[in-house]
Amino acid sequence: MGYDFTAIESKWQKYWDEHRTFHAENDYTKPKFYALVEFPYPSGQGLHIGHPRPYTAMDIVARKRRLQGYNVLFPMGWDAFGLPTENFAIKNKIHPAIVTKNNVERFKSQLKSLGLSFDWEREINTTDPDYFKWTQWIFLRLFKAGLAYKKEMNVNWCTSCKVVLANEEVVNGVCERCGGEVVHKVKSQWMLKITDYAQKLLDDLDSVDYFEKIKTAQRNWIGRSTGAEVDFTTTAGDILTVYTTRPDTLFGATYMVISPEHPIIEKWADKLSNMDAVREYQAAAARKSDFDRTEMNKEKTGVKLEGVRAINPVNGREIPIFISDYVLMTYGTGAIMAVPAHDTRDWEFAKVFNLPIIEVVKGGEDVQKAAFTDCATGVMVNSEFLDGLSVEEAKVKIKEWLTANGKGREKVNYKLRDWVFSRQRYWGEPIPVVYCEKCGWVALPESELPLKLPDVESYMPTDTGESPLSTLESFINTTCPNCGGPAKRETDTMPQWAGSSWYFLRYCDPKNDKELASKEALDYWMPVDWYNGGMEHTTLHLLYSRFWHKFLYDEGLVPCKEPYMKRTSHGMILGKDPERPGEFTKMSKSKGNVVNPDDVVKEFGADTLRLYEMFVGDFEKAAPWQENGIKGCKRFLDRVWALQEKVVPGDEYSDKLRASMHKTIKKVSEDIETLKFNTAIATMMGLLNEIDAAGSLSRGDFRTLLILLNPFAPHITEELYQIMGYEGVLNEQKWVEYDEALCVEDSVEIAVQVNGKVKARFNAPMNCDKEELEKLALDLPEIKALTDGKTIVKKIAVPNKLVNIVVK
RNA sequence: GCGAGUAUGGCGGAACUGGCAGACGCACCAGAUUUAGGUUCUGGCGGAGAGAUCCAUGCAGGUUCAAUUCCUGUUACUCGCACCA
Repeated sequence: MGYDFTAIESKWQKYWDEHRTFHAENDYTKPKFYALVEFPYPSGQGLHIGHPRPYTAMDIVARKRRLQGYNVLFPMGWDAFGLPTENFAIKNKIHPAIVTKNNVERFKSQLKSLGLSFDWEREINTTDPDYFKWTQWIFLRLFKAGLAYKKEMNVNWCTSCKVVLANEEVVNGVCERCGGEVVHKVKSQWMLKITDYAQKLLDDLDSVDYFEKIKTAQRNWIGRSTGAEVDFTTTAGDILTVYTTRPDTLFGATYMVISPEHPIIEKWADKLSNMDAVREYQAAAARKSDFDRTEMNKEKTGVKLEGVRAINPVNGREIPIFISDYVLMTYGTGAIMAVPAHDTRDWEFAKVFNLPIIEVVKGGEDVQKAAFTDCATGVMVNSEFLDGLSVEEAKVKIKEWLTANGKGREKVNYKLRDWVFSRQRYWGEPIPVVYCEKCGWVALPESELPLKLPDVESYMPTDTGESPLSTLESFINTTCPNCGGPAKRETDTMPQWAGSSWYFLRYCDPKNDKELASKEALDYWMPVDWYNGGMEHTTLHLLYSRFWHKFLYDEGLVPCKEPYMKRTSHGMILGKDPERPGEFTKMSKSKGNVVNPDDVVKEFGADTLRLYEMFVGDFEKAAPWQENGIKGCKRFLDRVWALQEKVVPGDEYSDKLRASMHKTIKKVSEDIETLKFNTAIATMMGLLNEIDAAGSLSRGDFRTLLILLNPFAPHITEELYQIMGYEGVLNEQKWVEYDEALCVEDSVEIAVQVNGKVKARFNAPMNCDKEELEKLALDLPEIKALTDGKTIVKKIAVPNKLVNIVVK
């Protein structure tokens, strides 16, 4: 048995193409639904078996919504700038644009072979000048709003990619992409002020429907904390301000620590008697890569500044100042007050340098043995006017005192830092600004957009850390749009995240050459109703795109504050671990455990692949790819195909199957909405088992099964629909409804427990009342035998479920 | 270290607001069809026991007539963040 899936699938794919079946019309009178999946990076390896999982999931939602009468936008495109393409181009001496074009073609044909209902007329590509014109245009809006600025700063530098990385791109001290060593370099970089939006990015999470774990990750990344800034005067006369979340412990501050990069050190250079040792420590800290810094987490190091001391504003006591690399210049003020009794890091440092540890919060163990950091239970001591207060009370009181005495102020801080926005690479959007000696950085006029990439001899990045564009005189030298004098172009390009930070807007109106998208289109389609993507993009793409969107909202360019109403995520598909038999691991080319979707489509068909990707397990969790599991899904479709022989006349549901039909409609309808595709499929498999047991099904039964299965397996269901001679085509039908009242059977089996153990069963009418159930249960001979001569302590009846009799 | 999450047969996984643990699929076993392999169909399939029964949802307790589900403690693993003051 089996069916000719190859012929059927190509037939319907052709049909859908020719009939523009999935084209989203700009018919603004219909209810809309915008379903979005992350557009892929078209790598040279082609589609990975993991790609179809989220795509099929949202395809199911999109197809269901169409059957429910929505005007559905389900688009696809290419996030095509990026390093692998550039590296491939360098190695093979082919222009990256050509590499991209070839990869896109391959990806597109692979996606098409899966029967995904994308609107290909809205396809976009971030490397297309007609697209990145608007990426550049948004950058200029940011620039004009003061949110893009250039700054000399300490950046993460990947020694292997030879490129600057954003903080988000450094994972465990190494490059996220290549695993290469990351070191610090001082470079002049374009920065985007995402920190201006920190509070909004945090607050508006309350207004969207994201998985809670996604919200938590974003909140942690933004890292808001409330505390106080405290001004310490110094014996040098300058004021040194610290940030602390524990101002209540101010009386316990026994020393201060400032970051090795803190600018005040230079100011004090002639006052410090040990400046040589200080400089040596600074140099050592600068040499350390992020990896070294995380590795040497154990032993605290530092140097005491000899010659300048700080004065604790609360008691006038003089305390020493140290520099140490455990204090970061990029957070707070780059300086801390150290309270070793109540902070683990300060405690460790104090032990190394033998500094005094003064207890100011009572309630823990001996602070000489370990820091007591619990805020909830402690009581203030050794703190004069704070004594006897709880930590929370003391925080309030000390802040009042600081404010009243001009020694400090309440302060909110965020871990989020500004976004490093330049890359020294060829294959990215050129940053459309020029530098003029007279005018400084000047934006290109809109009429000069898009600023295209020039052709170059070599795409090789340079060891000096300059972009490949920097060697191209004809590109660099230009005139200032402001004064007409000579000017030089920026040669850095944008990071890959730029193009994906607004692509969902372009889908609304992808061919517009006047605006990034028309107001009407944005008003109608935005926000995205449901966006599914990987967990790995939670702190990168998701945060960046929310930031851009909020900026565009403030500029009056988009109609909503948040781009995505709902965000869900999927688990990875794992392959067999070649080193540990029976275990599963991430698929990778080097491990040789990669499964190619083309092979699966060829052997089993797209419908089977789609079904298996959805059946493999909990959508949110990682799932192992098991060849045998696919066979089960193929078998199921073969059996559905064979049903056509068992259909008997009748448009109504057959009596035997009526309740099951209604139950299945309910379950499948609900499960699609909650991403429980595996149980939706299991329910349909169960229905099929019932149909086979019944021996036949009516035309009405079959039609409903085909509609329910259509979003999962669109080709075979469409073909069967046609073979059976139903009216029209399946994708133009209505989603089926169920009747709650008809989901129930006439009678139900009741379990009878004695002392919580099942001892008997009987059939009772549906919704039989409690008294009746208890009576029926007690009349059963098995139960009589067990209860005879014993005292019945309690009887519990749960309608339609069970009866429990407690005896002694 | 902090935060989030997970733990159920040989495997992937089901189980609503506490109510018959193991749906559905895979693998496996037996039988039928087939010249044979494959396919297909029928039945079985958590463990122990001849059996009535007993034991089973990481582990140890608790609440309850009843716990995979709730509570306390604990272990292992996964993911995220990581000297953020």
